Amino acid sequence: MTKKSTLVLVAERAGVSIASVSRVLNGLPASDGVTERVREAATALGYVPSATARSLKVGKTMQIALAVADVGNPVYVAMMHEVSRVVTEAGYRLVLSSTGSDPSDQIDFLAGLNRGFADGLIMSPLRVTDELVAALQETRVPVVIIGSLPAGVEFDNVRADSAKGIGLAVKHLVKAGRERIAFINGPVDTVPGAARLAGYMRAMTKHGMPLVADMQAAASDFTYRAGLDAARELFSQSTPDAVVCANDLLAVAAMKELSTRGIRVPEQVAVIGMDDTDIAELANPSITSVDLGSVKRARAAAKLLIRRLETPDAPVEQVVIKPSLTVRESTPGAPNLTP
Amino acid sequence: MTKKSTLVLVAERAGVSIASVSRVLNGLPASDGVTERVREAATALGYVPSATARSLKVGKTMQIALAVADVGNPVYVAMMHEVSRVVTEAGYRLVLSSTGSDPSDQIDFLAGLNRGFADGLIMSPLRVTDELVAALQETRVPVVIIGSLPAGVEFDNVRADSAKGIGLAVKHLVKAGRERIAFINGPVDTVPGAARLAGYMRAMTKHGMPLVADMQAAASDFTYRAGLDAARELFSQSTPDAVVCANDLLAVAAMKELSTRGIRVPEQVAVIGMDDTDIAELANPSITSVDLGSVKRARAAAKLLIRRLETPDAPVEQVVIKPSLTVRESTPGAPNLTP
DNA sequence: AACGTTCTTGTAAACGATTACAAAGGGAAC
DNA sequence: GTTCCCTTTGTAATCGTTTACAAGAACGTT
Repeated sequence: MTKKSTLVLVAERAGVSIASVSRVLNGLPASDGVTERVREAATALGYVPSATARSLKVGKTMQIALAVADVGNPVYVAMMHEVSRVVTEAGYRLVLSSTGSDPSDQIDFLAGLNRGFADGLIMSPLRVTDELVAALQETRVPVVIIGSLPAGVEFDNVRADSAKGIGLAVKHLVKAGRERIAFINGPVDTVPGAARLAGYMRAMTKHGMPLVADMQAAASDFTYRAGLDAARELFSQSTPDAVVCANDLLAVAAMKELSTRGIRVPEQVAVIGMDDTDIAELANPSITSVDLGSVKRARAAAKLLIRRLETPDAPVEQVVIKPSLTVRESTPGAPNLTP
Repeated sequence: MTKKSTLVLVAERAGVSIASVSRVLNGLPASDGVTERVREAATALGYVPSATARSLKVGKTMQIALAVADVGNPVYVAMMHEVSRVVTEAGYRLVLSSTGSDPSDQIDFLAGLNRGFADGLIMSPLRVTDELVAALQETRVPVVIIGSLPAGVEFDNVRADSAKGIGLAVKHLVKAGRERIAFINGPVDTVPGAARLAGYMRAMTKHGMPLVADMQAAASDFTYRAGLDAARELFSQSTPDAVVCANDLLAVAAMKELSTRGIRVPEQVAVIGMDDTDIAELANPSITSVDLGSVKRARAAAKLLIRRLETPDAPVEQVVIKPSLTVRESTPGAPNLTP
């Protein structure tokens, strides 16, 4: 390990003042002689400026915090990855907080944010409580929210149109002639859960299909395990010819349950997932999935935050990402590779 | 957004010196009167100490950096999650760097580390070059490496015994009466790739099975896509009755290719993955996988680093995590749920 | 030669905390 | 009442930068 070395050391060795060193190293004008001596001294001493000291003085940490609810879900991983890419490119570091889905954890985290360890925050809350909103308002640094917010709450915000997304899924199934389209949702008290249920109902109604309770199940969580239970419940009470799932993990679970029951996908039951994550492609058969633009959302959120840091009083911006459908093997009318 | 407030403001309001404020807030002894007035003032002003200023003074950032090579691989996600849990509990924040697998990225990152934005680093390099080792030696903060290191390089280190892990897999297959055990590896020029190949060869020899080139394939990457190519190559040149994969993603790819060829798993070909990640369980049939203790490794690495931060000159420690086998549906002799 | 510009450079004051040190206050012991 | 000791509090230095300001140097203009 090399010794630490400070501006003072460099200044002494170069025989100039620390101000000159700072100027040279920051590219401010200086005479050739001084520039050269400082450069030489700096490299000779292996000088690296202290991030902390700089942060204290200039009031920026060059760090951006990302708070995600559920690291087990591949869609968050994909988002995280993209956020990481964008902020790194802009010269920021990424501080990750995998707060549980528990809102109180998230609130604690927000309180910590006020210590100023990051210049801004990107957050994708699963559940939005009043307390969370209040804590967000109290925050000293800019926040960008990924996901929908209660009406009247104004933050830079980027969200998916999951209702329209489900519309795409249902339309695709209707076109393929499916008539009994079921829905496996996640918890309805979450923001995406509520939105996706609403979307399902709207889409079914639009296509003149009945809304029956037997054709709907809600998993207790957006996880594979919970999805298995929900699928078991659904298929034991009704016989759909297609099932839309609020999530790719739930879709994998549905396919597993169908396989256990000896029901063939997509011939007997078509399956559609949401988020279009890696596992939709990994699954066998691969899963047709609604792409809610998670990567685009992540990218937009990161850019929004960086813009806000650069121009603090730009008007609040709300971005909506359009969904699209990635057709794979789990629905008919697709490249079906099964022999 | 609340206004920022500093020690000075609190001190003024409480009618005491900033030293007293600091002491009260840090729980150092103070008279009841002062304590109370400071408390009152602090909450009234919504005072939150500045992380940056504190860091500068005490020389600790309370941040730990984690550099992972490949965020696309679920095993790294699992590790990241566990590291996050441990460091958060110990009061540290996690700074994430998803440096590509490119060593030069990682070296840049190490150079940045010397600015002192984190108190320590956990790194799991896929490839260990001389330059990387050199850069690691130059680092001003403690580093813990997850994965094997060249002989003679001394860092706190935690690694899996993947040779023994492959041994478990082969043994399991031999017991089940399989005689033609193939191997799909990742790139051999990576640390895990090399170790796993060595383990396969050792295990095969130990069980008196021939090592034939036809029964081995190396994917260009530890990814699903690369795995598909490798599996295609393997199964077009030989007819194993079992295949060990260096990775769960590669195992999923192998199963996909087998399914495309109409070969039944596990009846005709048994499949074993490694890392025992979520997708081993999600796959259908679920995949028997060698648990290389990724979560344990992550936990051990985090604890090792925290210990090092607390006792800087403790002796270097090298932890090896024992592998185990999680038997699922992709191998016989397992709870086989297929009807 | 005196003056005004412009360019370089150094001095010193921040940023917001922690903490060594000293001073003051309050008992207890004699 | 004096001495000694312990507790409480304030003063001021410090961490390593950036940067406002001022001083000095260099140079052209008249």
